[in-house]
Amino acid sequence: MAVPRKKSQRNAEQTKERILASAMAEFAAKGFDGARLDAIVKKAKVNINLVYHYFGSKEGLFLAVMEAAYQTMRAHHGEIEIKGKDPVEAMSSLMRRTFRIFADFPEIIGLLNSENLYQAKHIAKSPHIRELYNPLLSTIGEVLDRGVAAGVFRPGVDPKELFISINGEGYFYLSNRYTLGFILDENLLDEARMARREEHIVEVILSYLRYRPE
Amino acid sequence: MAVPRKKSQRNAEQTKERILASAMAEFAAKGFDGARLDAIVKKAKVNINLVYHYFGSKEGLFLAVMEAAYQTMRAHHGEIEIKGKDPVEAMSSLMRRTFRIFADFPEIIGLLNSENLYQAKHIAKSPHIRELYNPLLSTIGEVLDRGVAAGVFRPGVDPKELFISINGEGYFYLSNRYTLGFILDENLLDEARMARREEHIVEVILSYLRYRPE
Amino acid sequence: MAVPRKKSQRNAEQTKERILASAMAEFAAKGFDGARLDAIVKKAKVNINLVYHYFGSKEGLFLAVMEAAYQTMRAHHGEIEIKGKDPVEAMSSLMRRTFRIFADFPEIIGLLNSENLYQAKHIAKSPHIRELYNPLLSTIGEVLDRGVAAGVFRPGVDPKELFISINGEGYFYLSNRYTLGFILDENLLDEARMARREEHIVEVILSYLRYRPE
Amino acid sequence: MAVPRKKSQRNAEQTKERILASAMAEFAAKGFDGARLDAIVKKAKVNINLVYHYFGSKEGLFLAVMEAAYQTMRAHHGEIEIKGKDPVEAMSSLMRRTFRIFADFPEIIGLLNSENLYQAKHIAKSPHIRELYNPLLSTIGEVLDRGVAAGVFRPGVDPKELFISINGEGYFYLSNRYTLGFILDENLLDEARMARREEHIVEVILSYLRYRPE
DNA sequence: GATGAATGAGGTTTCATTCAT
DNA sequence: TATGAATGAAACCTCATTCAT
Repeated sequence: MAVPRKKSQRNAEQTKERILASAMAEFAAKGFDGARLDAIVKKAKVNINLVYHYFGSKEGLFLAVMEAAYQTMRAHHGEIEIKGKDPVEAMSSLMRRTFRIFADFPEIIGLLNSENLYQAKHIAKSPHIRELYNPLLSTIGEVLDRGVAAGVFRPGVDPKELFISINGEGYFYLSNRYTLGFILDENLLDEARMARREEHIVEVILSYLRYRPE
Repeated sequence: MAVPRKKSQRNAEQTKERILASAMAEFAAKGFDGARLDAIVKKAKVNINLVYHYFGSKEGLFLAVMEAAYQTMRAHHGEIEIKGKDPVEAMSSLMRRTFRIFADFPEIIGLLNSENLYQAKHIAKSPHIRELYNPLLSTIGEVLDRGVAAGVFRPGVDPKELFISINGEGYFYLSNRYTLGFILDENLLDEARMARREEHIVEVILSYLRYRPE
Repeated sequence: MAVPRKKSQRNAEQTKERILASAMAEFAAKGFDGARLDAIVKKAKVNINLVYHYFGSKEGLFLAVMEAAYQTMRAHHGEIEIKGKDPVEAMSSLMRRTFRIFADFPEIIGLLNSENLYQAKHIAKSPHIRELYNPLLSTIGEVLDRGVAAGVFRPGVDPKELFISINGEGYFYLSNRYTLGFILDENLLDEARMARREEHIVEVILSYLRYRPE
Repeated sequence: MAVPRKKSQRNAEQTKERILASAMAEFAAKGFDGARLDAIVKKAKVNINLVYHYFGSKEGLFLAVMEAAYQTMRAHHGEIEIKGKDPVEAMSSLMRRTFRIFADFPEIIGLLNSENLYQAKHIAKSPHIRELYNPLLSTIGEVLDRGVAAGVFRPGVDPKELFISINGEGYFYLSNRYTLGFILDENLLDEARMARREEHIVEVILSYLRYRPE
């Protein structure tokens, strides 16, 4: 049972958290340049100077947001559960999860686009982030190997290329949902439509993994 | 004897063109918010008032740039040449061209990302753009049909999903080249690396089109 | 007779001049850091951005003010009139003028103090200023030589040391008028008091120039 | 057994001292407005609240620094030793000491300039400071009288004017060392150069004191 | 007694845009 | 047609200071 803690106005952790959450939304929606610190602090209901107190600058805040985004992404790939499954199951699960991450945390897409505008100069300062991905790439390689051994996957697939494809199939659909939606005259955010895309992705990638060029 | 009207018209065209080219580079590199009119006019070597004279506002200029970008994109899909070819050839060609468009005109990626940040509100004002894509989607459908008839493609493939996949496989690779490059520790812009990606895309999509689920 | 020029709100020269005059007063009174652009533009009745339009930055404005100050100083040393006079007259005149420059343009003192706080980093960018002083030092050397030749001045006086003494005797009196006034319990800005100081300076320096150590 | 009260008192004294020393350097180097409390406390390695605890405000701290500066100045004039000496010796000694005070405690110059910017409003609150100078002015008057009586000094010299001259000859040289150094193209802080200036000052003032206008 | 959290006011600068010439 | 002058709004950031713990 929780101890009735005195509700305090002074809580560094909570304040940081509120700023971070608000900043993530703003940066994702407007990009780094379009984002307004004013909007961030207003939504977080904190004094603007606390941003400087805790994060040093707009850029520092952005970097913190990026790190949080990557953490979130990686936390949802669910490798532990994947490792045991049979290769096809495992790969399908990974694809679906990847797609769902982008769908459930659309801010991530905005943040990644913004970061690419800046040529990744922010995350380049965070070696932490790269390490985050080594396990995932290993997992992909491992599942591929097991699939080949089991005779269900073609040999010779490059894990990195596969990683890009798995992400790209869903990322583009979502990152370009507005221009694409306009051109195709479809509402890509509709849940049924999303489900269809998810199936399509699994089908495309599994076909590739299974297909044997003669 | 000089024909002054004609000459000044020609200068006007040239000036507009210079502004447009400079603006495309700037908007692509910095996004709409990050782009500076100052930088655009300085590079184009024109007075800033001409931007207002010709395009009305920063937004107007951006829209003009977007239209030019879509024109470029569509001009390079090369449907006329595709139509006659055998289905596999035609589809491969389309994939390669799509990838190369993004590679050769990287500004387009920046512009599309920027436009998606703005929820496509700029191009939504340009009905012209949507029409641009109808022929391409028809072409894809037609090639698919011929492939099915010829027994080389599986039936039941949705042209729109396929369109998204063809684009997504290359777009993500290029749009996220910096973050991806950092995570994968590869230089994705290296020409050999790009060629490998192109092959991979063709292989993935063709596998999908050829594969027959039992 | 003046041509009835249309009184224009758009006059770059006038605007610059107004900014400069206002800035000189503010910088002299408050120092570089204490000076407020707000106060400067308010007094000059111009939009704050014009400061940036014309001078680039607060620092740029300060540099422009410093150059103007040095110009003023040098313009009032009146070397042309001095050159002909007999050595004692010439030297006395130079001393009196030097004192009067600081008295009549007290802003100069504030500016010089401010500039010394910054270790002369602003004027160091203006090679123009150093050249301004070469003629004055030459003049002093020349007058000294004539005085020695005429038997009225001692030999071996260093023009640079003399230059510093001539300035220092008046500068300190004026630059430290407030702390000094407080300590000595005198109003140093009183005109009669100033006249007395002027006489004192002439007496001290001339005594030095005439005195023959045995 | 430890005596805690005494120890904490001692720490308190030490802390105040550290703040004061750090503040003196900062105020002298940057002026009142340019000085940053942050920089002061960082260098003194104390929490910023202690400044408020001990000195009340930035202004209070500045006043404390000013008082310390005047104390230092007066402590180095060395009147006791001077009183006995013969007039020429005594006056020379006073001049050299005055010059050396400014040379050895250059912070004093920065502080005095800053205080004059503020029209001495801070020290005006400290009647203590004025009294500090009465003995010095008396000493000067007394030495002058002895010199006249001994036939080595001219009669009729005003002690206050002399006081200003003695200070001004060295103060200007040092306070304007940067602008002057730039104009004269000399490094005025060079020890040999300083020694030369010291000799020059003694020579100028003694010439004045000895010279007999006919 | 000492520290980190929080605030308010204001400062310099940037930028899109409009006005006169 | 084309240019420089001028403006208004707002952005990021700094700094002295006060509040809680």
